[in-house]
Amino acid sequence: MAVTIRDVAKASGVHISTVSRTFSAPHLVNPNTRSRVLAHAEQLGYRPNRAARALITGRTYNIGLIVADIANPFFPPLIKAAESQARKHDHHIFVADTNEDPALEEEVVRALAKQVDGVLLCSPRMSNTLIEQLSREVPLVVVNRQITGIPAVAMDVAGGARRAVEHLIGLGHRRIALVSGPRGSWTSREIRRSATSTARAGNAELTIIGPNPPTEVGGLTVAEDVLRAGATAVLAYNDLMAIGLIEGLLAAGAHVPGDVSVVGIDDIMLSRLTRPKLTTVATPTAAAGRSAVDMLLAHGDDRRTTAHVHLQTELVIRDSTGPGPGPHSPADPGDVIAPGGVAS
Amino acid sequence: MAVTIRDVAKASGVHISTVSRTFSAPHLVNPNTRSRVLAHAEQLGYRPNRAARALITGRTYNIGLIVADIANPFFPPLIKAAESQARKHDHHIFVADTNEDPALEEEVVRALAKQVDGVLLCSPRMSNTLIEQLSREVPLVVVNRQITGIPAVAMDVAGGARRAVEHLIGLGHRRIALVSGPRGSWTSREIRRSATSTARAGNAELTIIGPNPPTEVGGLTVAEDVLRAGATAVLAYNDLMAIGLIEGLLAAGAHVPGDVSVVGIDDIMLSRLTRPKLTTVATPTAAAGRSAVDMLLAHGDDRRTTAHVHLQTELVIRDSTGPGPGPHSPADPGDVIAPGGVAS
DNA sequence: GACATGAGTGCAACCGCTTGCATTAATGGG
DNA sequence: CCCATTAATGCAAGCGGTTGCACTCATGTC
Repeated sequence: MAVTIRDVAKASGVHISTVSRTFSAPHLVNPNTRSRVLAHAEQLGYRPNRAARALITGRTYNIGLIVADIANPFFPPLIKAAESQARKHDHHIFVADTNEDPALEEEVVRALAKQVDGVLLCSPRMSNTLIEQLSREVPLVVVNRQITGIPAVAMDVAGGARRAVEHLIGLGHRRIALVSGPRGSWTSREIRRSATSTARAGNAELTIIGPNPPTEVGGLTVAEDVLRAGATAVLAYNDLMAIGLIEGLLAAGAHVPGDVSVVGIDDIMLSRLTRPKLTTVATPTAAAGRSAVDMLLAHGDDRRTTAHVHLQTELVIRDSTGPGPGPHSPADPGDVIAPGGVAS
Repeated sequence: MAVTIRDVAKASGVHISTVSRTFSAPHLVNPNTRSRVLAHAEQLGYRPNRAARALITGRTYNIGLIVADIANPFFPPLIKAAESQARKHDHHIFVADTNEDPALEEEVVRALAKQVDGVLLCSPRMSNTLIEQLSREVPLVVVNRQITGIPAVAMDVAGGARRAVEHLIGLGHRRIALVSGPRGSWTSREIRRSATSTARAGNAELTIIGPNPPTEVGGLTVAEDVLRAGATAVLAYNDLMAIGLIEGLLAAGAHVPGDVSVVGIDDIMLSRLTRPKLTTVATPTAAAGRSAVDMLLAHGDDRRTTAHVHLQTELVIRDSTGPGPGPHSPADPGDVIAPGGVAS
């Protein structure tokens, strides 16, 4: 049915190997022959069959991209950037959604392994051990994770979380809640680690709530817990949860940022558009997608280039954070200035 | 390197064809042999190479999914649903982003053609003729387009646009603007057609603004045009534009829905979260993704099943639409009731 | 003029797997 | 007990390419 290398060979009166070389090693064929072959190929609409080629070369020109949830607004910009970068290098990209399920991640990597040159594991939920094992079966680049010996693109969420907590403490908040993300998330652990030490250094109390599903609903449902904990400020695992949380807080009668300040992480497009506009830690997702693809493609050539790329994050202050009840906050109208009013 | 059918054959002491049949035609092999082969395969970690298999069977178990812009929030739910449905049938999915570029669409379809069982063209921008031609090279299902002879999943945006315009007219609006989408969009034409006739039937004036890029910025930049046209209500090609438009209107000092009512189309997640919450025509994107995959896979078997699936849409009334200046609207406090106040 | 050289091409094996056909052994009918 | 069936397996060709090797001719060199 489809036109093959043989058809082109017949049409141009050369052996199939010459046609093959015309495409994959042009310098080996006489310019005249080459142009004749190309003309016939063009005219017949010939396109090399990549799968067949891969069978012998081992290069598929495909990349697997595995994410926890396509519909989570964090991922689309990453996928878009990765796809674009991949195509720049003439690669196509498989996308798989694992629904936050570690077992599914493993299964998908294995299923894809044979037909890709490598796999991008974005925010994986599986164990390090398993990832290391898989990386022996297929070249792997992990995004949002750090594992020795495995090429990785990591965003500095720890630094972001630190700045977020410092921001909150600077506003006078002393009781802060951390709404953490899903089990198995490296990012979530980083955030917790960083937020914990920053809070301690700033003499603030940090209540950890979680793990939670990293969705709007996940945020919405912990609103009560946040209030019960008496927190006046919250750092959420991601923007989606922060937005859900704000909804939940409003529903419970708490004002944002009047009663509770909320900071998210990711700076998804949404966050500029909600009311109040979300204060958040911006992560360079598109850059992460591009870098990950670059690493994977570079990695293919010289083995053991297990570089780790680190990308900066940035705290974007908008309208969901405001002064807390601490010593630096303006006194409530009805309040009496307490004697010796300077707390430690 | 990787374990092949030969390794399994050697280990189990049978010919490779028996191993092959164990996986692709189990009923042809003796149960004892089969279980022995399976055991060895399992132990060696054997996985059939799909590309090699495809070479001879012609079935790749891959699907191509082509969208105009992954980052447009309309698409992720569709992609997610399609991917999930595809995997249910043991298929993997290639995702390609064409950046609204018709030429790129063609190129990508051709590039993918050989390694997929079919392609889902979502909201294509190319011409019908070209699509028909491509559908001769690879099985195609189009989403958001109708072409005779080509299987399609179409959402009833025309009906949605009609209900949206009727809603606006019912609120008393008589000068309505239609902010249309990108050139080449079937959806955009459907909306225009439907909105035009509905407006005419309702004695309202419809100003068409566009074509425009279907993005937030696309909406933002037409805010001025909308005001200049003197419209008190707008139907936008999609939610993203509607949201951008609202931003633009607010920036220009116009209140929504006080001065101008805005209706979007799609009901992306965002639309529930902005202020004001967007009135919009909800389109069943996930269902579309699922159906498209189903059609593609069904289509493979019996040729010429060029069914067209139609999916209903629904007008969701939220806070971005309000009474217009028409006869049914409450009089402005400062207004004098005009004599003979009933306009036609 | 003999010979090494290298450019250009053909030949054939092979990548991992499927499948039509041949072969063999076991089964049942007459 | 012989023969026709049938079940199970092996054999080998082939899917669409790539690639090491051998071969054929100009060339250039001495």
